[in-house]
Amino acid sequence: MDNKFLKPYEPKEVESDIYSKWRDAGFFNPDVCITKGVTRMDAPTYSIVLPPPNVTGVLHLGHAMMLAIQDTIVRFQRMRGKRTLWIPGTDHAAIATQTKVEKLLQKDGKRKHDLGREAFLKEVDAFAQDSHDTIAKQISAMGASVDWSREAFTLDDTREKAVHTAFKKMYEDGLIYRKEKVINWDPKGQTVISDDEIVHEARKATLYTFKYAADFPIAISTTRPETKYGDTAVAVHPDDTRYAQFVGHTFEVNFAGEQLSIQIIADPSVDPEFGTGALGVTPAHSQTDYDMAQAHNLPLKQVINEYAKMTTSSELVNGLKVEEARTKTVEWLRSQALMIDEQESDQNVSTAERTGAIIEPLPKLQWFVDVNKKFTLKHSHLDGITDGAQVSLKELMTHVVESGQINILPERFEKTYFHWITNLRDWCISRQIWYGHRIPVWYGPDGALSVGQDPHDQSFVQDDDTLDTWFSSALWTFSTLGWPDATEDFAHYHPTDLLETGYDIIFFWVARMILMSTYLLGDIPFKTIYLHGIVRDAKGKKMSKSLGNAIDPLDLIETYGTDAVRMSLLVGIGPGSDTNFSEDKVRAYKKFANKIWNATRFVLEQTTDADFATPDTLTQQDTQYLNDFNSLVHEITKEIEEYKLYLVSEKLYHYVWHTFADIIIEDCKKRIAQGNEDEKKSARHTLRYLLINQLKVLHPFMPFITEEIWQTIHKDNTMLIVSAWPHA
RNA sequence: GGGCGAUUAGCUCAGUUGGCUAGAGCAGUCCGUUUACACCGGAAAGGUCGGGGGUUCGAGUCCCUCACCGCCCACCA
Repeated sequence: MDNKFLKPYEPKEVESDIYSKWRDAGFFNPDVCITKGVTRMDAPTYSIVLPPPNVTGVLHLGHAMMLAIQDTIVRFQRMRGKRTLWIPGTDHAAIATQTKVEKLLQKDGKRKHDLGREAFLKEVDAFAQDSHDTIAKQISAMGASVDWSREAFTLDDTREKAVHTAFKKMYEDGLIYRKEKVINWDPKGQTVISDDEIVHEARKATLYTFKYAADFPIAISTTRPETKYGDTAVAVHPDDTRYAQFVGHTFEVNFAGEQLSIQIIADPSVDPEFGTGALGVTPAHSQTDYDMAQAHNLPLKQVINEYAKMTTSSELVNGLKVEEARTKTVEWLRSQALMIDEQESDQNVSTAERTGAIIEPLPKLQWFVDVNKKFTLKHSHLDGITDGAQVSLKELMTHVVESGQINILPERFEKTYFHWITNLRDWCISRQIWYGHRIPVWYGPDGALSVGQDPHDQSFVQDDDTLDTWFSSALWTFSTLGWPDATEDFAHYHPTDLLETGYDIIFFWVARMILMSTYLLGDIPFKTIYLHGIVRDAKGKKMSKSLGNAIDPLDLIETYGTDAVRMSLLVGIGPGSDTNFSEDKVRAYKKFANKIWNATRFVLEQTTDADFATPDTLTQQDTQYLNDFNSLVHEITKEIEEYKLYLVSEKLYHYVWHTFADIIIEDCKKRIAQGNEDEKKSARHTLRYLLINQLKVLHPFMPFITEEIWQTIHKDNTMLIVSAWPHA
């Protein structure tokens, strides 16, 4: 027996060496596994992509959990003999990273616009590189057996090619279009954002009821009087007899110095019960009003600019911020005796997820992806959709989940997914920021356009905007495999088997991946979606740097070892459920590692390699032990395939500690001391056999300690990481 | 306004096709320097499984209802 077993297990002393051994042996790369004869060339494949962490800093416990889950599955599949590929990478996270760097520059008194686009982007690249290096270190520390030789970045050249190809195809199919529409403007971030980047906040607001002017016949209600300078109509319900006489008329009124031309229209979307039953229509500054204006051919009148300031001909409010303009307008209405009612009410305000700024709906020229337009899907690998079918993106996204080609775990998120698609509107993909994939459109003289490729012509100018960061990450399952080139990797590994990610990005990312994959490839991006929950602090609060309750996985690893950290993030945490994290749990699994260590010590003291071979006689008791173990293996094999790691990890813990150590070792101890020769042999075999096979089944969960023990026992340079999963 | 999740031991949580005396970690109690392990072993204690009703031979598990907490979605101005 090796003397190291005389001391408690010290993860720190072995982990980084073991990770290097695995990596240097090349076993993270399926090609090497084939070359070295540990995986058959014709073995079934198993592939997953790592959800690329944002290069905005460091990884948190949520990432650690994601890595633990994925690595456990990947190691299991590799041991089962599958041709297993796990591709790592990072995400440029356009807006998040840019904001972060801007803040850092601000500390040095520097500003984005003083630097200029190129110099600023250099700063961002440097930051992203640093961030990437830290992240790569953390991924390794977690023991993740990712194939580093295939590492990707959402903003590198290969991925840019994929983005350009995708954009071009969508443009040619009429699915990407440029149009002036009312969009969600973030006045703080100075960019448009998509519907999904909006967070609704409940606030108190006052609902004002008033008339524009004394000579105007209808009173309206609004929480935003300052937008009324942009009104071009008043809408009432078609059946509302109170206002029927006015419908179709246009009134010229002077509203606090602004000349308004208000047409009275009838629209069924107006609720006659709400307020006065009449709605002032502001097409330029409200999404709903814009839609109504489109339907009624109403003119657009912009009175608020990108800085959320008024641009009207009214002396009263021109140039003021919207909040100040509101106050002024309200005062004016009161003073003119036009105000009829003021009522406190609850209101949901749209704010920008990133900056927290209140969204200002504005008409702007932007790029969109049309989710409803039908197009011809030339080549379909999808069940129930034939080549050449006329479909929309929405239909594709719905179909693949509805038909069961993509399976979501936990199942309840399917409902959430369908609900989102039903309400989905065209996806605004342009952003007024610098960091990211620049829109691949070049404008030439006389309306000439080059889409998807640089014309290399001085008279052409590229679009200033960049793409929503999710546009490039939506291509991740195949852009990482070399698409649009017809690579071997793409042929072998797509569609991927599993997407494991947080439920909080089901819309941002998961749905968009399904959109892109079904459209561009006529295929699903993955077969199963496993959604994990959020790791909160011990009190159930969301971890964040600003709250000071964030835990760095590296600190935990330092104290308790990676295996313990992994187990603490696996045991008992089912898909889709949030977890409150406490260090006690990690401590418990550090003890567990030590228990394995000491059990090993005992077995090694009592047995030799030769005991592994089945002896002539096995006692009935030992046969029972071995049968029990084999049925456990059978059970957990099935459960891992069903992604029930939360159950399996607990069962293994329980078996090792309370069956193997508490019962079997104690029993064998007695028989080795007092039994006859056959009984001794039988007991030794049981111990040796169970030890070796426990190492195997524990390995995906606790890769370091099991590999360390394995290599101590096996002096022949074999590695547990590529040894065969036990047959059950 | 719509949808979803949670409510199990003092604390944090498992318990997925309804089935033996409901489990784990931590905390707490008692005993133990038995040759793998004090990062341990043994023993005991602790739960009307949120309330109420129903289905069933049998319910923590299924159905209805109520309560409280949390999350997501939503263009009632």
